Amino acid sequence: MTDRNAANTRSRILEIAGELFRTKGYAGTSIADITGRLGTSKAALYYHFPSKEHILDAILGDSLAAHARIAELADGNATAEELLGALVDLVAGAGTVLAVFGNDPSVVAALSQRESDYRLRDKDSRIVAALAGPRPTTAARIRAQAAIAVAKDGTRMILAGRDRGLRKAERAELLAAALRAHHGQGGTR
Amino acid sequence: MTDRNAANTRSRILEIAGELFRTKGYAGTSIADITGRLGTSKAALYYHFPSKEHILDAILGDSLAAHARIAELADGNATAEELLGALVDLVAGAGTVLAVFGNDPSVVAALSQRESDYRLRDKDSRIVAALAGPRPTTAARIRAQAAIAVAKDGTRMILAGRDRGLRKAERAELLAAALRAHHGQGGTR
DNA sequence: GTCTATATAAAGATAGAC
DNA sequence: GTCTATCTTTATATAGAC
Repeated sequence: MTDRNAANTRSRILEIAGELFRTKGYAGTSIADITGRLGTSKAALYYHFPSKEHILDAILGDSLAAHARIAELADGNATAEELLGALVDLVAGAGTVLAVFGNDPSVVAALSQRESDYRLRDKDSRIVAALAGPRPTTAARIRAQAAIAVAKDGTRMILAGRDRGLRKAERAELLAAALRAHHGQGGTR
Repeated sequence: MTDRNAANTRSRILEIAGELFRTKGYAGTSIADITGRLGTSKAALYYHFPSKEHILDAILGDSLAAHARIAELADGNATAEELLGALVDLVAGAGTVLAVFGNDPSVVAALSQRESDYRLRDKDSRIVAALAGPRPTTAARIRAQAAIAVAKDGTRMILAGRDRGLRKAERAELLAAALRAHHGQGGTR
């Protein structure tokens, strides 16, 4: 039983690579690291993926698309509550991989080196702009960043090292905290 | 003029390495990358540091010490305001390097691989515990994480790509946002 | 304190057999 | 679809001259 149908080898690679990228970083993980856990040779892996970067792409694909959708939402007329709720859902859902990997500088460098408009920082700043409003005061910008920090990093921290996703009550609590951070006594938007 | 007194070569290495670690990641940065900017040979760098890991240590030294002090503060009887304010000051001050590098999985892996009690996650959880209180409800834990997210990641985001530190008013705004995130309508602690 | 040259290991990736 | 073997490049690090 040296193999298990093997059509799923590809998905096993993605699973193992994702785990290793998360714990050792993208640049810090070698192909040999992956195949070591996979139990195959390196050549076998290269049958499924043409390069290490293609593995990263396959892992990040859905997340990047979801991230882009949020940025578009920010460009529209969404309220702060809609936007922050969408951010929480992003991190708790399709974007959770990116929320984690987006902190890895070697991932960011790999993405931004390519012509593709994977401009993470750029998309993030559109969200800030939507929350802070046009020509924001310093205080408004800080409150916007604070709210985003709750929605993104707060959610990520809550989910860290867990199997299941966010429960409804947890989502509500996170969103409420983000909204409190966003509205000063004076309130914005 | 092939050299400039050269007693400061060491500090130039730290400066350049810090910049590169930040943008390409620790694992993603090679000694050749560093000496490429430094304008010397690789051997010259190894005169100043015995290994790449020693460079990382030199960069992180102060930050790690500051981080440890915060964890001790959390174990004491500090109020939420004192603790969150200390966190903001940490990220804005001595700990800013760690706040940035602590997101790099290859840095975390390098640190935690060593016996030394650089247990970052562990120290972080002591801060959460201090803010959430003993036997916290789910909601209390989430509010604590949210407040920490503001103090750490919010502050980091505000400082990203900037020279100067936090102004007094900015610090106050961040702390206020963190406290709002922490206190539900009901309040804690 | 910096150099050239090199040792040694590990990286990403491929060739060709099965 | 996976293997062994290997190529090529790059990595960390050292030796020894100046």
